[in-house]
Amino acid sequence: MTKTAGAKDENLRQFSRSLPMALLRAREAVMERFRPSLRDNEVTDQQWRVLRALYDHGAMDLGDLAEICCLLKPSLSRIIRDLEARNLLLRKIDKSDQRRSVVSIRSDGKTLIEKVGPHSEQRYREIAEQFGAKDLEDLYGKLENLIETLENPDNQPGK
Amino acid sequence: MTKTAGAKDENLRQFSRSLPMALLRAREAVMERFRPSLRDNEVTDQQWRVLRALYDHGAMDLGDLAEICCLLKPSLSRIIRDLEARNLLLRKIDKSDQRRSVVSIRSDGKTLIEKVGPHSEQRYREIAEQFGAKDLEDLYGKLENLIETLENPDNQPGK
DNA sequence: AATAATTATTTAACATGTTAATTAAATTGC
DNA sequence: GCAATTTAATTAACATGTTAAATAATTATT
Repeated sequence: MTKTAGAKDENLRQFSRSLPMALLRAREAVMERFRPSLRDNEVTDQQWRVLRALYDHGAMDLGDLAEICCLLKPSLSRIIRDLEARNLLLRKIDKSDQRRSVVSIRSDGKTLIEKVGPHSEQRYREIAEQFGAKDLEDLYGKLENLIETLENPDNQPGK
Repeated sequence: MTKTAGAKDENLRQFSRSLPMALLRAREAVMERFRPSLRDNEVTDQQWRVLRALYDHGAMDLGDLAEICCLLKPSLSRIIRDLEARNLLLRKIDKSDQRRSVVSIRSDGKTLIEKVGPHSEQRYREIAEQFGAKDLEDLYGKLENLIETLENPDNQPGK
């Protein structure tokens, strides 16, 4: 044995009770309820996020879109190329700054959102019903708090 | 406009306050604290999960390992191939069932875990301190409840 | 025992995650 | 006004996510 039983148990607790793993599993469990209707409509999770963000927030440049969708820019680049080829969105060069691209959702994209959206909302209501609407709101709030705490540089140790 | 302002606001709430997004952002925020020491030691998140699981739980077959690590089998296949080539783990064919591979951590793998592990535990303690140890435990418990609720087929609507 | 059905894993193909390097446009400093 | 720096986005290269198909070994059927 390389360590005492006590120390190993503690590590095991760390892994089995790992926060990143719990967040990953929770997300996977939730997404399992949403993915089928996305797949039925030939969109990936990420493509859906992009279209949904543009539908809700309107046209924006790729930097903002990446931030809102929680995607890295190289991933977004490929996704935009694909969605543009499928006529689901429109990309234009910003005339006042020719480095920037501004994208907006097209009518086919809107149609897709309006087709899939109600299914997703229904799945969400089912989750709220099973888990408890109040518990779900509470969980959501705690996640927001955690994100806020961790993203705020003032809370970063050693800074 | 394709819909009324009221309906659009409701959708916006759905996207901005999306549970999958909150889970994703929370996980990213947490992982940002752990990744640097993993990268410094040339392991990805997933490779770390695999080595950590084998270190804590001992040898097991690929199916169980995939389940524990929350990895799909095709991903795990590639990861095992890579880690084996780096001499971090050992793979053996199960003699009583030659379809199965059983993998176990090797001494180089253990060394890696024992080198990186303490850094991760320190980051975890910092998160607990900043967010509140009690709040963190509470959040963890709620995530477990959500996973349990969603993964239990009896709670699945329409089944 | 031979065939069919099942199970564990891998391969294939394509989408995304991730980091570093690159390109091109805008901004800053001098 | 031009060289150096910064910024927005893409490309490149490799790891992983995801689904479907293929392989190969085991189990079930008859």
